[in-house]
Amino acid sequence: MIDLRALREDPERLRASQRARGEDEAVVDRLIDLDERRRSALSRFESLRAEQKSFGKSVSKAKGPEREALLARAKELAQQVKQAEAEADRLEGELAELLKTVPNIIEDGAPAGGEQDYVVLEHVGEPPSFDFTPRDHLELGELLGAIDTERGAKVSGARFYYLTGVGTRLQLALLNLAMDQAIEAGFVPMYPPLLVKPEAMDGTGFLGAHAAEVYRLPDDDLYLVGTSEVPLAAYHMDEIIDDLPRRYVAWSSCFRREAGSYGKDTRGIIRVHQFDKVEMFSYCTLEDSHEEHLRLLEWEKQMLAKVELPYRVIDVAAGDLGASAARKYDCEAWIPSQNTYREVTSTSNCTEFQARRLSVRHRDDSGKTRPVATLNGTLATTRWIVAILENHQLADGSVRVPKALQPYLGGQEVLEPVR
RNA sequence: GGAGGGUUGGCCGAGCGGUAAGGCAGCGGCUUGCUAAGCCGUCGUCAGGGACACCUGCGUGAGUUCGAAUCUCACACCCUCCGCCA
Repeated sequence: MIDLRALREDPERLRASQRARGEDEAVVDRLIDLDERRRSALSRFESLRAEQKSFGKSVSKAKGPEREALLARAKELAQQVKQAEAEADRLEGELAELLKTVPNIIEDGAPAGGEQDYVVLEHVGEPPSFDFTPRDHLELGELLGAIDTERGAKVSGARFYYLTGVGTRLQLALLNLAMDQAIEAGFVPMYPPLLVKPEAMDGTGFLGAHAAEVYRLPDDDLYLVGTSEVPLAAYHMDEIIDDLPRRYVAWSSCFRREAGSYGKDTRGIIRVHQFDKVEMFSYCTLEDSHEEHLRLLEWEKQMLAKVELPYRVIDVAAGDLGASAARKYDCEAWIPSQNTYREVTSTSNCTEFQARRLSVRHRDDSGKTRPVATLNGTLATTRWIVAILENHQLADGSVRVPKALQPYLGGQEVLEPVR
């Protein structure tokens, strides 16, 4: 949710942001108009209400015929108050609804445009060159006895899979490595709830354009989280935090319906309904948020270095940010079988957008409460297995284990085919 | 699934139909001194609106009433107990 007061002072800022996102600029004028009408309706109601209250006091003191006269006037007032309140409530509701559709204002410097308009910030590492035809991750996974998508489909349907044997161990190794890195950096480790109430899901900004992506349990009015960003952002809902920054790292499963992605990435475990992820989450001041964002990106790069993957960093374009983010950097690892880079991490600065919706605040130097800034970033996911298997494969279908992962795999240096 | 209790300012908490006690914290001042304590004080404190004087807001929504934190109904959430289940 954006700040209405700030909007009143500088509507041009939101206009520019909407333009860069390729979204409707006219909402700015509609917001301002609604806001003005709401405030005048509220004033009208409040002055009537004040009059009614003081009238009530004189009624309580009056006696006899004087009281009767006052009562008659008070009844009239009561009618007017009721009407004025209804009008103010109506406009308030209308404004709130419109406000919910407005995405965060982008950070200065975020590239304008849509999905294709990202800017590549850097390349790290070299894509491997093979003197044999590289296998894709599913073929490797099957050779190693690491991935079973056939039985995943049998039991749960398309886009489900089993990690088996060394695949399971590899995931545990990867996610533990990520947890350990974050804990060492001072993050508080968390295991969050994965079913959340509507206000948590909505407050995080996932029930807008992305509502179709979210699994919902109608009998219980709960949502399955698509990322632990949701329970981590809602963790301090309705609180005032005074010791900023706060950094949390959570390990969780993530559930996504992948509606509208029919036919995309149907092979293997690139795009699945359920996967595991280690996610960093920071609460800090708005002023610190830009620096914190770069720190999160740095931690992501550290992890990618540990698993020895070649990747590039992109500055995601405004139109592809999602509602909550003001700026987003993705790290994309090289995927040999696809001859392209695919997203393996994503870090967003949501500035005050989520905190305002969730009512997470801190006290500034003057003692006033202000929304905090929230940021998130990926440290590892199931999808990383794809990149690790493919980039570190050898001619015979075995896979070299990156040094940093070896201690987590009982010292194994190479994963060998089981058939 | 059933029964009961609860929801009041940053925190605790009174209020039971007529302007929302009190305490803690906070802030300002003073005193004594020191891993801080005591005293005094007052207006402010959280949110929204505003002519910056004030006003509105007691979980949410309806109702009763001239007037609702207070009475009625519905809903949400939290807690306890019982039942069922892992």
